[in-house]
Amino acid sequence: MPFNLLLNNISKFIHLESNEQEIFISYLKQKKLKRKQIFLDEGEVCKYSAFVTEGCLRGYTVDKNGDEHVLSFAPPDWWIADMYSLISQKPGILTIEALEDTEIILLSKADQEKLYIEIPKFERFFRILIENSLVANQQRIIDNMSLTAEERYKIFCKRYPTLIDTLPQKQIASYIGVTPEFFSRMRSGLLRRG
Amino acid sequence: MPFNLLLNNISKFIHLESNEQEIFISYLKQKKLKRKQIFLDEGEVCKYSAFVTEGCLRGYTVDKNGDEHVLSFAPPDWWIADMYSLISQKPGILTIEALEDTEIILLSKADQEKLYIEIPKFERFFRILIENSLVANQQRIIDNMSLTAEERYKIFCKRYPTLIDTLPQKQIASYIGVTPEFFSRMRSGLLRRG
DNA sequence: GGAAAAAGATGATGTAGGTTAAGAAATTAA
DNA sequence: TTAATTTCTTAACCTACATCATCTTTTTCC
Repeated sequence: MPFNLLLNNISKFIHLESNEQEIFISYLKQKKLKRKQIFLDEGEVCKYSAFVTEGCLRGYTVDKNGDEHVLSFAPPDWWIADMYSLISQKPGILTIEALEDTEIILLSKADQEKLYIEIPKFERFFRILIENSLVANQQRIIDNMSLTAEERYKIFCKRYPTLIDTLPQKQIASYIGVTPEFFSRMRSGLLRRG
Repeated sequence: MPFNLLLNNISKFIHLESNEQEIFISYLKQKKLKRKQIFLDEGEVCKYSAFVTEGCLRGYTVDKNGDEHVLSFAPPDWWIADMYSLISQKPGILTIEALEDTEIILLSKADQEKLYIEIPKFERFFRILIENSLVANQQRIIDNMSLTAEERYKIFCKRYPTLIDTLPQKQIASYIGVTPEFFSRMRSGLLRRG
């Protein structure tokens, strides 16, 4: 069952009767992405939330100098979308790209709205999901303001241990908010010392 | 009617029947805070969401050097809480303080949960509220990574025009993520040039 | 209304992290 | 399996912003 990971994830927050599960599943589509394939490009309107079942996506923006800044990674069991664009249905600023061959489950904005009405429990599920995301984002703002790059890196290692080994360093550097060059220096400094 | 501002705010997202309004109002408490009064202190468990009707609050953290970092301001018509602590009911890291004499409406975590069950529409209301907050916080992360302090200040001016005149410069500096000294210099530079 | 406290301005100097450049190592793709 | 591409490292130099210290102005509050 390809939807097991998602259903299991949901069951942590709400209980679905089997007919509700069926309705839900009827709204889902599967999609495979090749490494480097763009799932959503800057300037597009985001029409889907994506739930990753295999592989990994990254959401990033490009600034006026052409530098990329990673807003989020989405390994298996995570959702990703351009929230701004998804909500407003206006062109977004995020590019979402596969870092490796990746499999996702899609839920369209329109179907998500239907779901809220047909099975109000989903309103609760997504509220909780977004609450948790908000807390994580607020913590990241605080960390960015009050910690050094090295401290932020250590926190990243603790919080996302699985990503450390799989992601290219430059992606982590970009998420942390430093250049790959500085990130490299920082890491070799960390190795030499404690 | 002291709850008008809040009811009006809610009516932008969901429609409440008058009996539902009554139930909702029965859960609310009013509170007045004096300038500099602490509404929530670091290390406390956050038991209430606060909706500001008059004055202004700020939520901030204190880092290991004793420096403060403003996560959010709450002028009238805004909610504020330590979301992490409110959700987890664990000790929080935010201090929430009145920047001037302020009036707020309180909704306890427990009553909010009751509300979700008794009037499911509130699940929708708070979902939308939190979605918008998440988008704003994500944009702030991106801005912090990709813009200079000056650019962030200009965005702040556009986004919160009313706050510019009322807030002490050092509070805005702290929100922007710079020291008051640098903020002062930056501003005088902006005045001299365009 | 006036003393005390807080906020703001400004100068000199320090530093975390950026930039540029160039070579080495690892991955990819054919 | 190898050429091409991407990633990583290291070094020299640079800059946005921090720190510290002192002074002026504004606000607070009795």
